[in-house]
Amino acid sequence: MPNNQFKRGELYSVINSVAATAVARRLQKNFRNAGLDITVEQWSVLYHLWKEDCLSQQELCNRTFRDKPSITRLIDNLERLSLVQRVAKKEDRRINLVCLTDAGKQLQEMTIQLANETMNEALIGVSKEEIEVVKSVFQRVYDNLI
Amino acid sequence: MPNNQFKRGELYSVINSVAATAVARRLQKNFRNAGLDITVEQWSVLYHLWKEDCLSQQELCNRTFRDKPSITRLIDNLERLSLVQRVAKKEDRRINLVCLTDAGKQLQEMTIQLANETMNEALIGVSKEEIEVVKSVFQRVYDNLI
DNA sequence: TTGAAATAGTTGCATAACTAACTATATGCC
DNA sequence: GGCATATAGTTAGTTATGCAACTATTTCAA
Repeated sequence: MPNNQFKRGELYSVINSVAATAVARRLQKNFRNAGLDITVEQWSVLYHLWKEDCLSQQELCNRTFRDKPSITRLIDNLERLSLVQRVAKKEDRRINLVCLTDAGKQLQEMTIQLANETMNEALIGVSKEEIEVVKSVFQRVYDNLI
Repeated sequence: MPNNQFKRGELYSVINSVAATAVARRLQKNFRNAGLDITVEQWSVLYHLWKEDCLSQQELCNRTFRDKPSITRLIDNLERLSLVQRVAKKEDRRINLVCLTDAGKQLQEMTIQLANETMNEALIGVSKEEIEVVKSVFQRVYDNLI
């Protein structure tokens, strides 16, 4: 490979999820150690429902940046775990509203706590300013590719 | 959710692969448009073999940050595509050396070109300094969780 | 030298992702 | 009203990831 190739691109290997999957893996491990049988992906759906309950699947696609089949199956699994429930919308029967069950609501406090602890572990030695740079870069990268 | 919760943690949703998967998805699309039938994950393995051919599977695990089953299966698929070949190491028969075939070698130039174009698209409006911050933050995050 | 421990790799099972093709319901124009 | 089109969601098939349990080979120490 020519040496002048892929200079900026070494960011690819960085951006491409090494740190991200390390964070996800640690959070998953912390869930497991706490006896919680949910995946980080399921958690990320619940996270948006805790902010606003009874979203449509399409809205969950938008907010979690997932496609429709992915959300269908995540909701399937969350429903099997009795953490959410699909409710057909009266005014438009194409739409499923995804609503938290009591069990789903009860997970919020404990898992947010674990997520905070995980992020604190991950971000040791990282300043607020650096975090802002990362967020801003990622927003631009995302917008560039949308 | 208490409002003071998860303040730093909004980085979670950022770090958690939204920008990263957007990049990967675009690269995958660019491969497909160019008529290349490989996944970005397969490409990331080839990438390390182009730098240094005939690595052991364990070494590929280290360099790509994947676990052994993942590498086993990626190599299975790359072998099925006739892009690499497993060669038992003479001095230590536990070890498979993964070596590029001619077809595998020939993919290098074109795909690196596509990867560069993809990264240039992704990084429009992002400065060298910002890239360095992101890389440095991600390195620290990774080290914190290792 | 032989048997325990370490190392390299594989397999089985579950979850998740993407694409493409599909069903069902709603909208809107003629 | 009726049909084309758009929108919401599901299903099928392939690939990838994580974990746990497994086989094969090597190392090392009693």
